Amino acid sequence: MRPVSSTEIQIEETRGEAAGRHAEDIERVAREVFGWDPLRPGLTRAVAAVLAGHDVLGVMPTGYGKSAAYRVAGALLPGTTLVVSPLIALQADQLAHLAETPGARPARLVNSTQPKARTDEAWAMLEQGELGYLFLAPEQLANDEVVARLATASISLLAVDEAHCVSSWGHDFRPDYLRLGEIAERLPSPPQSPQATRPPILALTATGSRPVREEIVERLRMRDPRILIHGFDRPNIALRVSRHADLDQQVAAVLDDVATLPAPGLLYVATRRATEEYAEALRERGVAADGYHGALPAKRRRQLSAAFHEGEVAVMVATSAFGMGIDKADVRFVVHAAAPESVDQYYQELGRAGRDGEPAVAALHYRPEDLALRKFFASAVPKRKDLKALLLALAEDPDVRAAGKRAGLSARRATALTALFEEAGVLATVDGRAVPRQHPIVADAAVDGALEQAEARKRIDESRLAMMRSYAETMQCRRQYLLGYFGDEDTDLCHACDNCKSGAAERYAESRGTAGDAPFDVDAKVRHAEWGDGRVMSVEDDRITVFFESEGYRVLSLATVAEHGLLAVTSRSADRP
DNA sequence: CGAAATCGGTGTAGACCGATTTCGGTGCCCTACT
Repeated sequence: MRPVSSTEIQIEETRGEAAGRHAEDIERVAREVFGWDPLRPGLTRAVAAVLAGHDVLGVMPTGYGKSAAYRVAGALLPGTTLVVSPLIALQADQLAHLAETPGARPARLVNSTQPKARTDEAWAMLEQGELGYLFLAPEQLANDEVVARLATASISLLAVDEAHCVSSWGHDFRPDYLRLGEIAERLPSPPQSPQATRPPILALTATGSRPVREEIVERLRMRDPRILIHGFDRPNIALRVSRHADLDQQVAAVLDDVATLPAPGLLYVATRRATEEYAEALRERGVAADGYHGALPAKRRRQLSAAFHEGEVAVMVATSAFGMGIDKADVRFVVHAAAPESVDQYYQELGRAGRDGEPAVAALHYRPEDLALRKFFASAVPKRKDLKALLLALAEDPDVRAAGKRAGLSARRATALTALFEEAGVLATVDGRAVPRQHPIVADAAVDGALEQAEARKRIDESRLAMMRSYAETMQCRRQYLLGYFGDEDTDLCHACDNCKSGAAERYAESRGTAGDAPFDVDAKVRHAEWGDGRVMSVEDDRITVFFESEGYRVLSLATVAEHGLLAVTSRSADRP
């Protein structure tokens, strides 16, 4: 048994590059241009690896200052750094920071909301080689004209900020995220290393369970990437879960909890309506609360964000729309009025508490019925007739969007469905066009293949939901559970969560013993006769959790596994990512 | 899937109850209309 801690991965993955020949330049630019002294070690390593020409996936929590990685890299590289970021508001913030930094190279945005003259100026500067940074959303890159402009420019680096969006949004909500890997390959050779076929990719995210990391690497088509993982443990956040039998009791408990906890804090709810209802109920109790969700006008959203940052709003009641880009260190609690869709999402949201290192609380109010809404939101399986119509249209015109239009599908839908055919191995996308990978393509079989991919995606979503339920219901130390979910098997009891305080965690640990002689290593690749290939996520005394590529998370009893020989180890190595 | 909203029956006033239907999150882009 060789427990793999995130610290160990970090050292393993970066050996030989940390003190590379660029370290001195990196530290100097960070200090002299941006005033960071010293730059955090994970960031220095990330930039060093990028400068050495590697693709890099940086998994670092909110507040670690991930954006410093591409800012410093962009300052040291000759051409333009392309920054793909999901929200225009975030891009505008980044641009403002760069503009306030006297020694930083010029930065511009390209998007649909700014005046055309601004966009024209950005393109002109790019062509003249005057641009240090260009920010855009992935939807821009889905536009062939944009890619054509970039193809003739001098691009040194493709930075993908909030890279978990590839996995969490790509499949249904914003399918252009799924195209980033293919589009990256259409970018020109970078000026610093003309022998490379495309610029290096620097992907950054705060969500880092192994399946998410693997999906990012695969979808972005990253090549031999360096994986840097930092700062997952948040010992100052006390974790607790309250289980409720009915809705009235749940609502009352949430209100009591939030009204009693020291502000400022965040209350995450599942629906827009609930933001209003909880905010109103809290105001009646004298709490300066307000509601935030994605359907509010942009201006109102900006006002609310600012009011929360400045402390005028003590408690923000929000859907998941409130999150990325929150830069407030003294959030004292993150309370969830209902369970979110996955442990990944939950950890990202609770991580917004206590970034100043002072004590903070992450409380989940849970009722099994909460999961019904999340299940409803899980990926839907597309209609057979839409898949077939798209496939037939693609046979006549390989342009995905044009074919989608002929098949009566929106561009977004066509992109998402094409991705399913790609996953099924039916076709590939090259330069924005679908190219057959099977000869001949048998329509019904191809549609079956795509449907199987969609069903697998749905099973995976539901298994992630099951892991969320398991977190809510576990008797284990909650910190151990969460760090285990992210691949760190080797942690002590936190002595701060509800299960530790009640003694349940200790009893749990005693009854389970340790996995010292477990027959499977964490991270080993295994095969199950029915569920196919998977990877070991965690091993306990009597059970094993495996993430199967087409099933998602499955927890198996080690006794049953041994008795029936259910799992064959196919590779013991903890290879990347 | 579950909660909220709406519908329909009861049985004659207003309201109540069960059955049925509707709705639920995240953001980019682009185009037509004020």
